[in-house]
Amino acid sequence: MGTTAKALSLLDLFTPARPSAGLSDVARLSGLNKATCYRLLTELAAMGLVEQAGPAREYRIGPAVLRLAALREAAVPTREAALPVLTRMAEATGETAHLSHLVAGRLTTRAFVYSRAHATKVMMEDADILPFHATASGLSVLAFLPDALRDSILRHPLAQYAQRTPTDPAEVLAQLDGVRRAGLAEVASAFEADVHGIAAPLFGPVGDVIGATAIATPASRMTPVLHARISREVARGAAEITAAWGGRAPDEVAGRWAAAA
Amino acid sequence: MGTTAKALSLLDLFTPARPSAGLSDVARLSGLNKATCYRLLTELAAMGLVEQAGPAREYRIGPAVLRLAALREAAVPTREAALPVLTRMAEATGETAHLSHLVAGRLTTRAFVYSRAHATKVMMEDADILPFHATASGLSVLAFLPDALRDSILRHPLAQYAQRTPTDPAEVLAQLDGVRRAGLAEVASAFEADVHGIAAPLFGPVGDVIGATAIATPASRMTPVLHARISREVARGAAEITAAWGGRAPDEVAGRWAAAA
DNA sequence: GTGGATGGTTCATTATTCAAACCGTTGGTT
DNA sequence: AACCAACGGTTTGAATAATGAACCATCCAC
Repeated sequence: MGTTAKALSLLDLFTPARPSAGLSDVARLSGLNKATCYRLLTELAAMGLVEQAGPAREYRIGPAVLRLAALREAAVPTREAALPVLTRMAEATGETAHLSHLVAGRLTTRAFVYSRAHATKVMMEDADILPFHATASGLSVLAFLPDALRDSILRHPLAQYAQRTPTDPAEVLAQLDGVRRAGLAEVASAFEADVHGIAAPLFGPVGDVIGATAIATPASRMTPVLHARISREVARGAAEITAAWGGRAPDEVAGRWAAAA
Repeated sequence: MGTTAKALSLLDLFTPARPSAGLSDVARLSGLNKATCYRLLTELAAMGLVEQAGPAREYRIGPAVLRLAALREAAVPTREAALPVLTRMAEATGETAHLSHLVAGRLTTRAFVYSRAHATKVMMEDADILPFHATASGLSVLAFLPDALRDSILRHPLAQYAQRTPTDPAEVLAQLDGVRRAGLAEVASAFEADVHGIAAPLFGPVGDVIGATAIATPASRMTPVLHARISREVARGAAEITAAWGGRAPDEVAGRWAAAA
């Protein structure tokens, strides 16, 4: 791993759950030497990618990323293009629709839309990193990933989040054939207890998987009727977002989605 | 300059006017060796900070910045805090209000709000980098910058953007005393022809200047009455945004602003 | 005041970056 | 069709930078 990759990997330590961290934390979490972290953070700070705040001089993401993100959305309005579709998905089902994006081997929450149909709903957080093995979005991505990438992901230990999280790679792999056939993935109570998710992959220009869209429902509300409606909406939404992003789903998947919708 | 700084400096080559660039462009613009650029870009791409797109394989800002920006706004909602103030400034004056942020020695457009009062208005672009010597925002920042930083900025050649752009550092310096006294800066037809700008600096927790807010007007519309109204609104807006961001203006400036508003 | 944590610094060893040249392709000119 | 220039990408020994273990100084709980 080059120096630049090390520096950038420090940025990935910051999450909604841990928005800031001290020097020693960074060193521990990254596995890098403290002196190295110090220098890398100092350089990142000089460019505004991180900044030090508060009396504890903790590091957090800096303001320079705002400029970069504005540039990115202006050049490639992925979020803007997807939001109307997510909104329709949420409204048609009365549940929470969301979208995640595969970036640098991580599945990142990019957008979500709530429905106001029910007093209870599944809450989401922006910029969260989703586990592949415990979410419907993750499974739908995993199913269409090149073998080498999928293997390298499943080689890492699979964290247990809820009672029904599959922690055995074989157990995960066994589900993927079904996902490939249906173009949809489904998971219940694997990441968050009592949350039921149905997801579909999103594809890039050459049929490569680049993310997923999903609808999340409190498990108690799931019925066969709702299940059918959600499956239909997810298939339709995934087809539309893939198209809006200039992507192209593999013919087999496109056919399944068309049949479902 | 360390390796990390070099890699990150490549990100600054991308602007609204040049959202993507090829390898050779990057090498030329950055002044770095082509092989070095290649390796740096490859590492940046592996982390999703840049990506290659299109048949020409040009590089552009990648999707990873969206996650970082979402994290940043969640932790430090600068934009969200400033927008209501900008909106009021735009409505009270009928002109374009905007906000720029000093990051890593660069003044970056962070937000703007148009008014619908007139058919003509000054248009802005997000993520633009503003020249210090040719904009009211730039002058208001320059006036309150530590001497060393100001000198290092004025040491670079001052580009000519319009007829009345001051290109002599002495000419710029001569204006700064007035800016410091008033807590406001004013510039006409220096960056864009026929645009008149009035700006005020924004301050951080220890009275350090961290940006500026401004109102931009088509020069043809400027009158003494409008000038007075804009000055009042800018002073009030700057005080409010500084406060909302947890900053503290130097006593002298705070006094001037209070008197103006 | 002592122990243990913190942020920050030093310096010989080691790995990376540099510049310049070289491939194979692409797109436009003659 | 032959040519040329520019492109993205890759290779080389010589120059330059990053690295990590140990080391300070400071803070804070006990």
